[in-house]
Amino acid sequence: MATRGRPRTFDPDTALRQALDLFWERGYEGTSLNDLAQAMGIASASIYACFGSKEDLFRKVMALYGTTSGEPPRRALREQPTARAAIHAMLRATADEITRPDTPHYCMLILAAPTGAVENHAVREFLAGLRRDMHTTIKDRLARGVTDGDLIAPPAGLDAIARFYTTVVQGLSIQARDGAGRTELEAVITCAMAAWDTLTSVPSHQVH
Amino acid sequence: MATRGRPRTFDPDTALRQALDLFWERGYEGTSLNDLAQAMGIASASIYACFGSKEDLFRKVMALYGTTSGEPPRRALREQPTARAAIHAMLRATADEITRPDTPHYCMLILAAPTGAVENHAVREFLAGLRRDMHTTIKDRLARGVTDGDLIAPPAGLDAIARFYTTVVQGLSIQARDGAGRTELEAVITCAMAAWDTLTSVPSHQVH
DNA sequence: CGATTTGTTGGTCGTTCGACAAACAAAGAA
DNA sequence: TTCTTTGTTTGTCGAACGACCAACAAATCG
Repeated sequence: MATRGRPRTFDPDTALRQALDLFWERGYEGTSLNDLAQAMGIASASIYACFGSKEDLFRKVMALYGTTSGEPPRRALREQPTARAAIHAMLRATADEITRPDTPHYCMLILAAPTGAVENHAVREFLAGLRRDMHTTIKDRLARGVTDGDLIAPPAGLDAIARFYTTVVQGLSIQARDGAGRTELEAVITCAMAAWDTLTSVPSHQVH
Repeated sequence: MATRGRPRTFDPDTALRQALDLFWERGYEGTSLNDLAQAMGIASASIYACFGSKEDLFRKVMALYGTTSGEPPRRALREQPTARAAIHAMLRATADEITRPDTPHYCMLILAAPTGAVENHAVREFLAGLRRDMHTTIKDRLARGVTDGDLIAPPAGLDAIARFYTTVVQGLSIQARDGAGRTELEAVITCAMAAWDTLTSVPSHQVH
């Protein structure tokens, strides 16, 4: 069916991008609908007509975020030939993303709504779910390394190692938020990768 | 001087503790003065008379938080005999604190106000400053290890190692917030400590 | 008692929310 | 051209909420 009636005068993708920028900077609760309407260049009535509620809009924003800023780390995991290289490249891609000069210095998924008013519990849990996916994705990549033969099933356990690197990724966001630069993040990544060989080899002696 | 006039009917310390609990659960912006007045059992006017503005109250709350929940990790750093034991014990104390059944499963210092509305910039920077102190405190402890002789000045640099463990501490908060239990945090800590020996010994071969 | 301090009630003043309504403008389809 | 759809502007509307404060009532001391 062809589009009847008056076509949209604003581009929903552009508007969504503008909403993303604002949510990114101020978090979910810190952003009001009026702020959004102003930034998107449309009336709040149009926001409701096109995107639904504030929460609906935010969920769409997060989908866009995942396919843009979230993509480089995910691609690193996917395309690097070994599990080790994949983890290292993912950490670096993350550091690159959260120190870009044109965007806030942190991962939106992690800091947009960690706590808040009771009525926004659903939003927080939505984000928590996405964060848990991070852990799963990393763990799957490690498992692939075992399948591929570049990683010997480590004694520490895939789950623990995946959780460790997830923790580092999430900690990096706080570091960048608090002013750490790309160089400082790289130093943290180097430290995190120093654990790799110990974690993925058969223990010759027990550590404490 | 003896107390003149009508004595207080509420205990400021108790009220502060109740304010702490609420700020901890909902974050800075997610907590309204009405919420606070209700939880503290006093009228909002009494809050102003006794504690000053919302921001003043929050700063006093954070001071209390630092001397209560913040103390075990700090004590671990202080009292353990070696730098390595200090870092390990600090991580464990942190994990203990953020998985207590009677409090929210995260560090308030890290998640109470990472982002938010423009007008609360001062509060965010106040917290960021306290977080930067974490890094400094850890770094100082490592330096003490060098002085004490239990730690050889590591090639990675004290600053980098301190930042790495600060990053882990901060990442643990997100993990616990998202549902990771004490056991899972322990596994992350084990991974983080696996990096220690590599980081604090002379490199036999260059890593990537 | 009278001075002093505290707590309460009620209110300021401003903003926000989502919802909804009317009236008009614009653009394309039949 | 006429109908249909979409969008805009503007407004209402109430209810709620935000931080904050002034006037009054209460309690205890010297």
